[in-house]
Amino acid sequence: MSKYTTGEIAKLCSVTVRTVQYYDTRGILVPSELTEGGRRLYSEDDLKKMRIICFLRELGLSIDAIGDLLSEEDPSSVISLILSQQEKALKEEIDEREQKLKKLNELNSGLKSLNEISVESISDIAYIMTRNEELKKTRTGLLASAIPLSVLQISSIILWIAKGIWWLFLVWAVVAIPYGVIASKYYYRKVDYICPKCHKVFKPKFKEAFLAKHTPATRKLTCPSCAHVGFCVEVASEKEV
Amino acid sequence: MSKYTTGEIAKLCSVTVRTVQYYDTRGILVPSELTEGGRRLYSEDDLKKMRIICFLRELGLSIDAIGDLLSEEDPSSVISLILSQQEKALKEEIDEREQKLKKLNELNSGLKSLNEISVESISDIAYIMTRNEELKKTRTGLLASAIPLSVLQISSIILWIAKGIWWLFLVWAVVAIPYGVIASKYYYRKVDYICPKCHKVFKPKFKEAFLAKHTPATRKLTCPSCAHVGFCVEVASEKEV
DNA sequence: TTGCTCCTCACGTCACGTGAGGTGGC
DNA sequence: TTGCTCCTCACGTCACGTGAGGTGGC
Repeated sequence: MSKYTTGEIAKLCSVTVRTVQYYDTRGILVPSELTEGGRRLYSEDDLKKMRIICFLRELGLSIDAIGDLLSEEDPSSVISLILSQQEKALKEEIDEREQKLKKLNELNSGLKSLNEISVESISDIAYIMTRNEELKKTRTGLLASAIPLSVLQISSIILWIAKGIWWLFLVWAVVAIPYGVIASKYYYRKVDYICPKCHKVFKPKFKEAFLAKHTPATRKLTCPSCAHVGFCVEVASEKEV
Repeated sequence: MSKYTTGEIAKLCSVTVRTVQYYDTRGILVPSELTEGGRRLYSEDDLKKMRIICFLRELGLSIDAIGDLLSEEDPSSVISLILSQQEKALKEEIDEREQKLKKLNELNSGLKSLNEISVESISDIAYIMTRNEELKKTRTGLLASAIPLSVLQISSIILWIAKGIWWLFLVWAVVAIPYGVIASKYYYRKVDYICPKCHKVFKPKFKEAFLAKHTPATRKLTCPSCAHVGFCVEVASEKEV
């Protein structure tokens, strides 16, 4: 029966000598023999056990879990239990990192839309991100409410062209104008803007907001705090006015 | 200007007091004031900074990385660099865990195919898994080599039935029989079996293997080491005989 | 005797958590 | 004065890595 030293076991299992020694102190791979000088000697069975330990470590099992698994006399039930626990843990870790990645990407795309990046702009984006969900809800709600009107508009135009019925278009116009006013006021109440310079959150006058140049997510406004004029990012307002 | 104590900052940012103190010792959030009694006092700006720190920690950034990011005077270039590094790190961590998960699933399905689970059976499966790639290659290679013969077989049958041309089927038979023999011998040389009882890897006699009952991955054989008779899992042999 | 390997402390990693024992501030 | 909060050590977590200083075994 051949015997292996610490270094031989380490090489055969592609780990360091320290790792082999560590597994001894942790009690999961105690050498079956010691020389008079106090050196560890491992048997063929020890090598096999070490190979199992390394394999389980490659699956991410902790030293303690491996210890539990190896010390069990009747392992059939415990093995599948421990493995399914590990499966669950891995899935959770993946999930967690994917959420972080998603947040990171949101932050990145947020920073890209800004023309100057500063540390404060990170907190702006962070603030925008937390309120983003609500803003999306407001926007899709508004879009959904506009669908019947759009249907009316299109069908009235078709009827006018195809059959010469013009009064339905008049009905649409009569309904659409007050709808536009109400929707604008509603949206105005629901959103605030962040000044890109002093990072204050503010609500502009309705008239200024209504007439301002804008992109899908920003609007060119004057900051009431620092008087800076520029494109301000839209966020859901925390409380309605 | 309102001042916050350690506990207030902790509560406002949903962390423990220890965490706030720790960020002080690490130098990323030093309180802007101390009382005569040595208590930390944080300003409004400190609170904002703490909020940024917590947000970056939620993305998984290390304390050091956050320190680098916050101490930079011109952060625009460094911010995107650090964030892209973090993105890469997260992707790698996800990848690593997904590979572990894949291995775990392989192990699980391997264990399910065994009727008795023991610690040794883990090392059997681990061994099978490392050699699995090669076995798959051997099998698909063999299947690919059989395609022309199958085409010949089907077309010869069709011709026989449809046009009464029988000699093509004879050609197929003459070619197919030696092919069968050669393929079996070739496959025999490429695979070994693991005894489910003593876990030895062995190669049975050709005749026994050829005639044995089998499933897609196992074959009922007699172990030459322990004389156990049972279904043995097929693995790619390490070296050909 | 000379290398090489191995041995045991003991400390470092990472971001805190957990007491212990003491104290400021209302 | 009594709670409550805060303070600073100092050690623990996890799986080792990294010297330091000494030594076994060929």
